[in-house]
Amino acid sequence: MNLSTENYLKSVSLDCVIFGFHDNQLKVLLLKMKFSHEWALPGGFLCLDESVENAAKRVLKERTGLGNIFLKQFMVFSNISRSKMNPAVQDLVISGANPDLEWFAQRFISIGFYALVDFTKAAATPDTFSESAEWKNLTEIENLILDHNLILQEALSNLRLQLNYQPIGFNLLPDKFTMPELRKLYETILDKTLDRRNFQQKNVNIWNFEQATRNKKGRCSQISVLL
Amino acid sequence: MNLSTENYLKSVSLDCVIFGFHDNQLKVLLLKMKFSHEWALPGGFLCLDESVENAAKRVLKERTGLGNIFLKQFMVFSNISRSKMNPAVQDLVISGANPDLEWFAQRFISIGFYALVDFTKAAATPDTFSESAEWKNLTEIENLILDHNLILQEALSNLRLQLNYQPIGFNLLPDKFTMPELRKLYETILDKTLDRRNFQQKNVNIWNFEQATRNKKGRCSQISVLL
DNA sequence: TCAAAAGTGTTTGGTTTACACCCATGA
DNA sequence: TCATGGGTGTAAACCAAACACTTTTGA
Repeated sequence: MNLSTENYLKSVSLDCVIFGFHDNQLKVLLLKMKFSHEWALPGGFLCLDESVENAAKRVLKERTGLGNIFLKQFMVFSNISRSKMNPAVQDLVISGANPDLEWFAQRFISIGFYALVDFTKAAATPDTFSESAEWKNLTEIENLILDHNLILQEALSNLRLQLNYQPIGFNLLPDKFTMPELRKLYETILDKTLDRRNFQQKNVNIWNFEQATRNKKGRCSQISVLL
Repeated sequence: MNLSTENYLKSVSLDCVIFGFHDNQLKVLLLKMKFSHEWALPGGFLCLDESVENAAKRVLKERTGLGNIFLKQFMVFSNISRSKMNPAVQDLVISGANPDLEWFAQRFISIGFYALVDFTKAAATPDTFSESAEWKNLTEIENLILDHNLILQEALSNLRLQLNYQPIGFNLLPDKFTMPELRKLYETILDKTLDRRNFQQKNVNIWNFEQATRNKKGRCSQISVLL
């Protein structure tokens, strides 16, 4: 990734809120920046011959190793003040010590995506500008760089809406999962308890489940989704 | 609007699908381009110190004279091939005869908006690059420039979805309107007939109506919306 | 005065919610 | 064996859809 030359489209970036689920917690993949040691959402820029969707897939592949996953463009962030940097980083930019920072100091609008990935398969990988990549519990995320807290918040509320309309929650689980696991996932994201029986009925009707294992009485306990 | 200097953010544009309603027809405001005499959606670029939402409001104000209207960002269009011009226009670009065309010949991603306006109040006004601005019946729109047919199609399907969730249809009507007018509007956009009584009941419940006139038997015929 | 459209309320069917009991599993 | 959590069905409430008759308006 060489920013100093003209490899990328000007003024446009994208940020990905990558959601995962583990230990009954909704998690988000974050990067710790080299320069400022602040946390940030994984993001990237558009190659000159690349669509936003492809750029997002590329970012996702690079940060998690995963392809073919649920990804949704949900909003464009373009406030004038969104690029306001932490003053310490701003000083670094002015000093001219790091040429990459000049690129970052430009004004960008950012296209927000969110992704739902299988936590157990994702290999969190930092990019050129970050020293580490970690899954953080949603509830424990504090200050992110720029307007990334806003992006996260919007992604979450968009996800919550979608979850009511479309059966997408399973994207956060392994190929095989149990109903209680799926329900726990929904309860965690929507932050409310759901009736066990109603949830089961509704989802058995809407989705195509393959019943993977059955207990002695022929009841299905572990399921996987047929797409 | 001076394109040759650096007044606008690079690589980013926006396009507005401006919907109106008249004579029981859903209409879209289109511009006829000076160079190619092709039809296009009204659009624009982002000033260096302007958010996308503001730019869209500015475009809307300039093309219709209206402010404070329903406007929604619905999708980003960034396909590599989207900027492919009509060959005749492409030749004009190469000839270098018009400096503006060089700006247009760059690659842009475009942020799609749609707006719902009161047809009777909107004054269709062409921009610097168009020779006329006209309301066209949705059903009679043929080839538009670039990917504008796609943008229109996506705007429409997004509008149809929204219409089922949120009471936004009245934005296309004058301040006062009758229930049959509102229903006709919904029937036109959704392209299906709706039951008169169910429609009435549902909407009286959801919306805050001010009953403007009443007939002899005290029945309300003309209504307006309280916001 | 006649025809076309607008106004209103009720019944039905389907979907969503609430809820209780039995069985399986593991400590 | 006991406690915790998983599995299932049914009744009530709510919302959506279907439907007929009377009144108004304008030709």
